[in-house]
Amino acid sequence: MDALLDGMIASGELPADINRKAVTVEPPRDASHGDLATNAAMVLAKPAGLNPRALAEKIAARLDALEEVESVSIAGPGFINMTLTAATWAGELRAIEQMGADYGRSSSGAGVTVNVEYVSANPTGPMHMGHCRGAVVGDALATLLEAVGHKVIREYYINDAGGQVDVLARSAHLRYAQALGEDIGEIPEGLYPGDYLVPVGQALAEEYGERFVGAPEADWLVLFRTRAVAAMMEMIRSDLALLGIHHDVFASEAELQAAKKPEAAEAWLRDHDLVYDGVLEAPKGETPEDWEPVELPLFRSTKFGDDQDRPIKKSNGSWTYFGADMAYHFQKAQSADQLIDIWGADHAGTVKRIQAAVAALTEGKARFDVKLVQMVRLLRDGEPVKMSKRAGNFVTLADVVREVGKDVVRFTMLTRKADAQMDFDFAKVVEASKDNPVFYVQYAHARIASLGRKAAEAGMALPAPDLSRLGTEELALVKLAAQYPRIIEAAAQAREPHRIAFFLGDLAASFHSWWNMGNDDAARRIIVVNDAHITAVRLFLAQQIGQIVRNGLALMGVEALSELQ
RNA sequence: GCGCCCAUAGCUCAGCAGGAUAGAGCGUCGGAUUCCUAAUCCGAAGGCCACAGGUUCGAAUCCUGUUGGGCGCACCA
Repeated sequence: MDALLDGMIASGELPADINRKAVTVEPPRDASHGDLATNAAMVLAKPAGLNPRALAEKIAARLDALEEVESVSIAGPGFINMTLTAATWAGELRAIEQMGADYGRSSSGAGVTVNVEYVSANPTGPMHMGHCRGAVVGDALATLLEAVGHKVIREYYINDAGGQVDVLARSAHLRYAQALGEDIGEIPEGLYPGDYLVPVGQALAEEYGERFVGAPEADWLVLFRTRAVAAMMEMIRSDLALLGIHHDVFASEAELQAAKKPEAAEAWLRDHDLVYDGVLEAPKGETPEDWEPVELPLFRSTKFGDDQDRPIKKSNGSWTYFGADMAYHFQKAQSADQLIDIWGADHAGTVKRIQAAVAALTEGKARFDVKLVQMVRLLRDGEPVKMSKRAGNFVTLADVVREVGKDVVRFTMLTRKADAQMDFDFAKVVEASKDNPVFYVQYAHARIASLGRKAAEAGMALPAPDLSRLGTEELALVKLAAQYPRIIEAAAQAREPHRIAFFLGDLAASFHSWWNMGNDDAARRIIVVNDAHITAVRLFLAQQIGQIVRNGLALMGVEALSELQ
């Protein structure tokens, strides 16, 4: 299309300064209009000084001359519809076979490194279902970006410097005392009650004996914190591994602070008058009683669209979460061209300030997106499951994955766009019933795999497939399958991995439909025992569909099954 | 009070940077199993795309406002 427009500019039919971005070429919603449609005539009519229909005629004439194009028609206000030759589609089908697992991959993102930070759960306990969606979405997005040629860094930020890890250390100290025979009774309010700290306490007891019993906190806090965090991260890594998730980089907030990164960022910002000492206004709405005006170092996030300047240090001189996070993002931007954070929707309120900080520190150079993943409401027997980390009654990720399998969890989490809320009906997922769309897609793949086995059993000698024998229904399936690369490209562009799941659902539906034609009419089956030629063609098509299903599932981190029990 | 996200069939959701008659699954109703896996398929019913304006050849999609729901709102993490 680009070449065609070039030709028209060269011949003076179009002015040179046209806006090409508005020109689209895509399959029309209604297949009866043709294989491809373009709005070029309507978009370009004004600058060309022609009415859309007249321009459409000129473009259509040129399109018609192309070898791949079977026929062209003009419709409505100036749509140009094209039908491609069967040979063109057959060629696309062969391309799927030749490229195999690479079909759909591209290099459009080559040379651009993207850092995807996801999960980053606080190291204070095992992963629970609340973390699950962000983990899956982040991981699938990372894989998707790799598929279009980006270099991707998968990163996890360990929040090991705040008050919550001190609480963790105290909780571990209690378990340590318990391991040495002390009766600790009820876990006090404000400490983590989970059993997962018991082994941590035991290990510390074995190593240090009674040395820290009744000792002042200053003697053991750092040690216990370090050990407990390490143990929690170990646990989190193994939970993530159950989902097939592995990060390249684990960045520690404590190390970042030890390396004085926040100080460096502050100095730079002060030089540029983006940090100043000031007093925050009282919070809007109900003012807490203990609120007092205090002078703090503030970042001018209002300059970048935030509604309030944000403190980077607390009144006790330590860094706020934001202060450290700002430095952390600056660090990430050193080794990547683009940054993506996957956050839970409960952090939505802090998006603007961090975007402001990144814009300031990178002087607007780094593309930075925060993808908010909405809450997942867990249902059991139709009732919402209440979870609280404090109370220790959360549903762990590991439990769910062990029960229903990683593939079901991963696929299910990708069947909704990330910024829409989602109900996760626990009972249905545990049942692994037909309500899980993953089975629908898997079933299609299993059927395709069984075709290969059946053909082999029948002992048919299959000739090389003659693709000119593809029928109308088969060609329709080829056309749908051929959209796969476009879907991947668009999904990567929009950073929406769920589109893959929907496409696979469509593809599986078309395949099942095609398959079932054989139920009404034996001559329409894929394997026709007395016709090796038609069997060869249909089997070839089925296998390429299977290839695409495998490719799509691979991007989602889901294994394609060859058999269902 | 303020900010962010959302609003599409009875229910759960798609709708690909504005395109032609708005789609799917579930549910409801009616069909298809001596047959390559019926865990599937075919058909029917079901819509003021929350509401009101605007932008243009053209809006579910973009802009403004309203209503309704979710999340958040000190130096927490």
